[in-house]
Amino acid sequence: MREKLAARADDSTPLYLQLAANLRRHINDGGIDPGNALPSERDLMEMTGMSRVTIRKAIEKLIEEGLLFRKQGSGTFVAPRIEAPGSILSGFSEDARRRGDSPGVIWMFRTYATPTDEEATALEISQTTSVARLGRVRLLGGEPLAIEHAVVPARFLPNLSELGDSLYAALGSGGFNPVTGQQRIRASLATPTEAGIFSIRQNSEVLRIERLTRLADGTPVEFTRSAYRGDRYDFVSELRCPPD
Amino acid sequence: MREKLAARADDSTPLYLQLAANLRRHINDGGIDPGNALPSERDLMEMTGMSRVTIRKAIEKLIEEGLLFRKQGSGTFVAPRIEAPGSILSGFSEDARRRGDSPGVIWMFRTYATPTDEEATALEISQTTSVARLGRVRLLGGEPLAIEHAVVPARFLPNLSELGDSLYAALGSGGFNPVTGQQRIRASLATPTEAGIFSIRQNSEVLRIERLTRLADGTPVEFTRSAYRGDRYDFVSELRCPPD
DNA sequence: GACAGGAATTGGTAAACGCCAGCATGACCG
DNA sequence: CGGTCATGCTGGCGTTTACCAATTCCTGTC
Repeated sequence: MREKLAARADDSTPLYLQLAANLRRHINDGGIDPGNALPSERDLMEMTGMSRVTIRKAIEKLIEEGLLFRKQGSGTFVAPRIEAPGSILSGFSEDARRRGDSPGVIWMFRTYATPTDEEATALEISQTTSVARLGRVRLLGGEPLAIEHAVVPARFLPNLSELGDSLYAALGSGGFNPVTGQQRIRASLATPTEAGIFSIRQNSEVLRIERLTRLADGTPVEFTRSAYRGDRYDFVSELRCPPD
Repeated sequence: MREKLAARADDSTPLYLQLAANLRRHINDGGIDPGNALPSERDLMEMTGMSRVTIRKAIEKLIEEGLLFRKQGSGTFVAPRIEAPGSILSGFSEDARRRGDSPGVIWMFRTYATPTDEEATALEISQTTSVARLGRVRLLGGEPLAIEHAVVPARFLPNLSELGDSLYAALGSGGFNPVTGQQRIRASLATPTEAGIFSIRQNSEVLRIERLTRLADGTPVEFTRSAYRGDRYDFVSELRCPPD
């Protein structure tokens, strides 16, 4: 175990991140079963040669991820496995891939344009600012599952042609990673157009999701409205206790 | 400002929590506007007499809460205000109260019973284990908005009579605070019964939410199925970037 | 054998120190 | 006038040391 945890001298990434990664790997490999305890922080100190603060920082990271939990006076334990990935700012493609499904996309439109009143307000830009307008139909197993309409200020997406399936990947490569956001979910009935695309009856149920994501400094990045087939899609989300 | 941040000597709560609370109060009072920077960590050190680690721990807490964000080489800034609290494990009552609405509850049933097959599986208990079964209609502004059916192992709710409006408050007072959970949201159509309770047409849209919450060690605490009026309720949730 | 008490072990908080890495500003030079 | 480089700010990482608080377990006593 010692060797698995030790940091690489030639790696310049912070020690505590290396340790966290090593611990995570060791746990995922089945080195420690859920419910069982990690070595104590002081033991880890000796095993890795790192200071206790560093050990604790690594452990804290894994606790944030939900992989571990602590019990004062007792130890640090591997949390029970929870399979699902959660709704924590991941796009449709990432979601699907993680589930092992193969996502498909049909582009409906992908152009630069000017925002509507509502979109400009949401994105906190003027109505004359250029935006990228992205309309897609999401497929899962070959069937249409969702209709998405994303609006992004043009400066975050300088190259529409280079856009792959994942909007977030494109944003990230430009250094515009959204880190916070807000999402509004409601149940609704399919419009005739939607019913046509989904090949379902009119007035079938659909899940409407409206999402606004922001950079760390609060700048809105992406305003997306989607409709999901209600009979095929469950929106699953992890919950975490609120701070305090 | 110095005085507002200084810790109280007679208070035994950890220094960094006191500092975090003081900073939060100072910011909420408008002492620092969104977008503006906090004093540097080293300045705060001098102002409070605390060590830098303590300062950083306090700041990290507020960052977790989404109140601050850091920019290396530049400073620590107050994050732009986001009004909504999010879906981070809060109940209907808390949600409503935070929005300034007055929640109302009509109890449909509130008894001890045995779980169904599905419930027992979800809660990871045997079908012979006693559970509390709580059926409520949620009101907002006097109108029925949601129908909730919660199932909780009896040992977490020894006193059904003492149960107020908030299930989570009752669980918390027994030391059984749920800290993680999973939620499944889907769009669906109202059943005749639901349509009756909500006074809406049959086949109107409803939002169905199925929620399973757990203690830190993974023990399931609460399994709840709810139906919300689709035309009246938007499920709003905050997003956070995933770790790493 | 059951219980009370205490020691050892675990995580929790806090200090003081040092150095690194990104950023902004202003002085300097072309 | 404009670009560039140095400098001094910011947060980011890591070590050592110390003591507190909850838990566990063993030990001695009744």
